Amino acid sequence: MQNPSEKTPAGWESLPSWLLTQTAQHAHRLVGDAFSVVHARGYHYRLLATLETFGPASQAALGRRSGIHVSDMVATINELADRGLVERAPDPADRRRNIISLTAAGQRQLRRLEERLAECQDELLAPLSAEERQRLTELLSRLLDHHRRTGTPEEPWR
Amino acid sequence: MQNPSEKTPAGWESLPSWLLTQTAQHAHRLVGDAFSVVHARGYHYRLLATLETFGPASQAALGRRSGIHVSDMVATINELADRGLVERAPDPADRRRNIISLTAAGQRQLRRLEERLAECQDELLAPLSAEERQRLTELLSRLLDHHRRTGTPEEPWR
DNA sequence: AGCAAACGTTAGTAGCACTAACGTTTGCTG
DNA sequence: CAGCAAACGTTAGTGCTACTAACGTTTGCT
Repeated sequence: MQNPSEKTPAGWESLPSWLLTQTAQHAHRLVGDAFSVVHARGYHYRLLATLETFGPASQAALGRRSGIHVSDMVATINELADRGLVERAPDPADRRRNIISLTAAGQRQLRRLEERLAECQDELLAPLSAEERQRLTELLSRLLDHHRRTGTPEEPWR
Repeated sequence: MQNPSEKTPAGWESLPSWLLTQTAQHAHRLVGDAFSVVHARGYHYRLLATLETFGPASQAALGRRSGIHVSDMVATINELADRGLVERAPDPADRRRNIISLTAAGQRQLRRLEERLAECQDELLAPLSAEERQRLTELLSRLLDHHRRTGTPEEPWR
């Protein structure tokens, strides 16, 4: 947010939505900076982590599992495949599909990203005690859970 | 984030940075949707609120106070001025400057946005009790404060 | 007088999320 | 089994927030 040197004590300052989005902005910057030194961004990490967790899969399946939109998945895989971190092979059993799999280099990159990410958590939560961190995590989990449910009715009329 | 129907139980799910950015994403969507029905977005609200709080000012001053980047300020003011919510007049005392001021229509729009925003807070925090909301707000404030300090050293070497 | 700084503006980038449209391939159903 | 709907991958484009770079103008300090 550039340099709000004159501070910004308008009315919205204490609104939860403001606090949330601004703190998230800082978190996003921390993580983004950490990732960028190894030439990665959020989508790269998410895809690599999903691949390691679930194993090779089609682009559509990876999209569902990682929460990355199918159309963004194409570019993400392109970028990772160009650097040999991921492999894209046609599925012999279904010619519509590509099977994406993690390479050894991709796994090493994932390790690096995980390390960076762990450091970021600490930097992010620096001013909080262990109990406070725990509490914050719990509160945020509850919120996220709630909005995931209500936000995705999953065809509730059937 | 589209429809993560297959859920997304990979490793990152419990990381504070993830919880924070995802919850913020939901907050952002809530507010964005609410604002969009009156054809506004975040920057519009922030600028209107800043104008009401501090009164007429130059674009640069508004940028510092609202945290909106000067270059985005131009477009934001253009959009609001086109709809008569804000007025841009040259500063007779300093020909580099424009003086931006809130119109009556702009004030009415601000009222509308504030109402919508208040509703969003409730929707955002729905699953939390009053004490929990209070706690969350406090924790987030502490984080935000910390990162605002450390993120903007304000020429610490002088 | 001269120069650095502030100001407004334009143009462009990045990241994340999402829509729309298209052609191909499957696979269910009538 | 013919036909059609659905799934798949892809391309192109949009929106919002944030930021960088460059430019010409105007100030104001030295």
